[in-house]
Parts: sequence; structure tokens; C-alpha cells
Amino acid sequence: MAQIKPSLAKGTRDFSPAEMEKRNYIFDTIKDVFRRYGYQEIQTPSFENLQTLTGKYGEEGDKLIFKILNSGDFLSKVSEDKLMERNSNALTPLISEKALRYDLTVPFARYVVMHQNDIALPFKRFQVQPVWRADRPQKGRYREFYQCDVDVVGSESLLNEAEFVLIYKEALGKLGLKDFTIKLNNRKILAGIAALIGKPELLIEMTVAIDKLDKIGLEGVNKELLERGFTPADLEKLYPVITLSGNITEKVSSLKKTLAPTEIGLQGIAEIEEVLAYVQAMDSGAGHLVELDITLARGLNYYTGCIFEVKTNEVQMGSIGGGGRYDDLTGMFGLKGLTGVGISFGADRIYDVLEELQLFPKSAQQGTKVLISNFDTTAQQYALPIVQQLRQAGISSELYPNASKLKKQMSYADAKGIPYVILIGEQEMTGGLLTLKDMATGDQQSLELSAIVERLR
RNA sequence: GUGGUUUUAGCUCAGUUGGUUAGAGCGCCUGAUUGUGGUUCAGGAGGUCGUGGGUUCGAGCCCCAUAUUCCACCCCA
Repeated sequence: MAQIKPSLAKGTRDFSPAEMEKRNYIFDTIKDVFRRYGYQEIQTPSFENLQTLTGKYGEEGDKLIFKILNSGDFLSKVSEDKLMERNSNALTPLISEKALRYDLTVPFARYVVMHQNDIALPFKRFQVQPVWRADRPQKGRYREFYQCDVDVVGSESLLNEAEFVLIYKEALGKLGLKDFTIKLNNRKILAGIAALIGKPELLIEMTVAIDKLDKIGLEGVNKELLERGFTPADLEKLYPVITLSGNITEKVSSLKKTLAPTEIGLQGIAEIEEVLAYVQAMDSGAGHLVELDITLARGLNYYTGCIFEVKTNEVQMGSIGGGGRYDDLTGMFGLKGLTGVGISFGADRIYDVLEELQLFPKSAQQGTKVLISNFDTTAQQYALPIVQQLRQAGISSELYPNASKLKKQMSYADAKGIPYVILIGEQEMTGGLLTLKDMATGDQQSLELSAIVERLR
């Protein structure tokens, strides 16, 4: 067989042992918080029927879905005309019926509809799995990455939203992040603003434009709004909203006045206030993390109420989490009137942030505690029951599998960061005591196995 | 999808106007030490210069294509 140069597919990475230790530390920390808030884990398949995924993420999102070619001679069933048209978009559904999941929320909605008779509402689930996006990779952006989602369906209470704020606070705090902001907004406020101008149909255009405020400034936003179908008179009305400033209470009271003519806008503000009140009642220290940011839009089309986004202020990085309420996601699968709300942690970005800030604890690297040397076949035979006894005593142990030079075995222990080595040779086997070497200090002493177990446990 | 950028030893990187045999540090292997790693010393291996074309007497260096890395858009975790 012809040799091929080994390489990774664009936007993917291998995770070596040291990286997996750190990744698992992140996953374990986040999952632990999820469980303590009463969420249970599920998993769904890596790929779904293409139909399940398309049309949920907006036009841009749909383009980023990785499609899977049908099996067999998939072109034989396609008509000559379709092939000659050379129209990829028209051809795709004919040759692809499956796709890699793009996020965890839509598969979850599908899951809820399919298992509606088995689950008790409100249903609180979490899910930690990889998702795939055919995006162009760059810093903090991969084509395969893990999301840690928590969602609850079947409860319209804003207590859920408030708990998500606390989950963010707790999980990110446990991971060592000190300075981060949980941005909060509500789609109803955005709808209210659009209604105020009298152009509810331009809601999406409006949010996309004002979302860029911190990037392109007020003038840039105005320019973009004009390009997207708004008039100078509209900009006049938008001005006080876009340039909203002050602390969260000031923003709320200012918005109340501006949005007074629109019922939906007032409703959005009321929801924000309620969430904040819950947060305050549960943890008075969490309120300062929350910021009302009415320029926060979030692309995913299915959000209808509160929306979240989390940014770290310690390093330059895109959002490390986001989420929101969706009132009718299950409706697309035939189950109407079921509301849901959830958030997501971007594990890979959090990893990059922790790495940059050097926040991984030493204990995130727990490997083999003791290596037993291998002198020759006799010593190996002698060591077999010993290594098992150590393992049964809960001590991570390994017996070097070959009678290589001791120098090589010691180097192995050193390279792998194994803190202790047990030497078993002629002397030890006749004397009945084992030699325990502490790799950090270089000290050696002769001990009985029971004493070694005591010491290493 | 658009524009730019990167690619040379296992890793991080030098490499002059296009000119003999492509370098360094770290790592790796061997020995000093046949029962001892991490330090020290001596020696050694390892490269189709991302890939495919082209220009040239001659290409790591110039041109074209392509892949890849990172960055800015777009969008997002």
C-alpha cells in the first residue's frame, strides 16, 4: 500500500494524555455543578437525519453543517438533469440524508419530542459531547469542539434563567476564572424596539447591526442600519436605545420609558427584572456579574426570550458560553407549546483561557504512583502478585513490562513523572524487603510491602 | 464564502543578492555508570526545506497551483 503522510483534517486536534487530564478536569468540574442543580446526563448520536438539523440555525448556520454522503452508489439514483445543473444546494438533499450535529440543543429538542411519554416535566438534562461546524478555523475556533449544555424544558419560570446565572458563576469560578461578565438580554426587548420603529419585520437586520456596536461604533452601526432598510428617522428613535448606558438599574428604568408604547418590550424588561430579583435572592454576590446588554443578539434563530452570553475579561477570546430561551423549538418536531431554556459552556475555549492564564491545578495531572522495576524473569515473576496487591490497595501501579536496562526503566519513570519506584532484584528477593525509591529526593529504603502500601496510599 | 499570513530535524526557530556538503538550541540514542532517573561530560542518529508544477547552467530562496497554520471579515462556543 502506498504510504501517505499523516496529517489532521483541518480544524481538528489530537488530545494527548496531559491535555486529556486537563480537559477532563474541566468536564468534571462543570458536570459536577450541573448535577448539583438537579440536571441529569443524556447523550445523543454524533449524526442526525439532515432534515432534523436544517432550518434551525439560520441561513449562515445551515451552510456550516457537515453533511454525510449516502452509502452505496449514491449518484445512480440522481437524475441526469440534476447532475448536469451542477447546483450543489439542489443536489445535496439527493445525495446526503445525514449530517454531523451542529449543536446539542436541536438534537435535544428532537429527543424530547421522541421521548415525551417517558420523561417527567420539567425535564432537566445536561449533555457534554462534541459538535461539528464547517467553519474556517482560527484562534478559539475549531471544526470539532465540545459543548457542555444544560437545558430545562417544560418550565416557563424565570427561576430557571436565574439558576443558569448561578451555574455560570459557580462553574467558571471553580475553574479559577476571576473576571468574567454574564451578558443578559431579551429577544422581547429587541422585538419591542423593532415594533417601536414600526418595522418588526426588520428585527433580525436590526439586531445583527446593533450587535456590532462595540466593534464598529455608533456611526458604523448607523451606516449598516441604513443599508439594511432603515431610515434616518428610524435611527433617531433607535439612538437612545443603542447608546443606553449606566448600571443595570439605570438601563432598566430608561428602557421602561422608551419602550412604554410596546407591550412586548415592557414584557422583556419585566422578565429581566424578575431574573435579577431571583439571582439577588439566591446569591447577592452574583448580581455584579450580570450586565444588561441590549446589543446582544445571538445568531441562533430559535431564541424567543432571555438570551445569555459569557465573556471573560482576562484574555482576548470570543464568548465562552451562551444560551437562551426558546419557546417553540419542539414545535418543529410536532410538539407544540413546550418551552425550553438552556445554556452552553464552550469547553475548548475555556481550556485555551485556563491555559493562557495558567489556571490548571497540579492535581489535574494524576498518573501512575509507583513503577516496579523489572530485572529479569525471576524478579518479574516475583513482582506479579505485588503489583496486583498495590492496585487492589488503590495505588496506581505499573510493572515495567520488559527486563530492560535499569537506566532505561528509571528514565521512563522520570519522563512519565512517576514519583516512586520499587526495585526488586536478587537482594530484595532473598531478604524479603522491597527497595522503595523516592524519585524527587533520591532517597531509598528497604520496606515491607505493607509499609509501602501505607506510605503511598 | 472574502482578504492576508505561516510551513525548513521529534519540538522551537536561523538560513545573506539565487551558487559547493542546509544550521542552532532543546529533545532523542549510545557511552562515562553491567542495581539507579533527574545534573555533568564525550560521542551519534535524524531533513525529498508542506505538496505538485514552472523559470534557471543552478532554487530552501523567484513564479503558478494546492494543502495547512494563524489573523481579519462573516458568523459563532
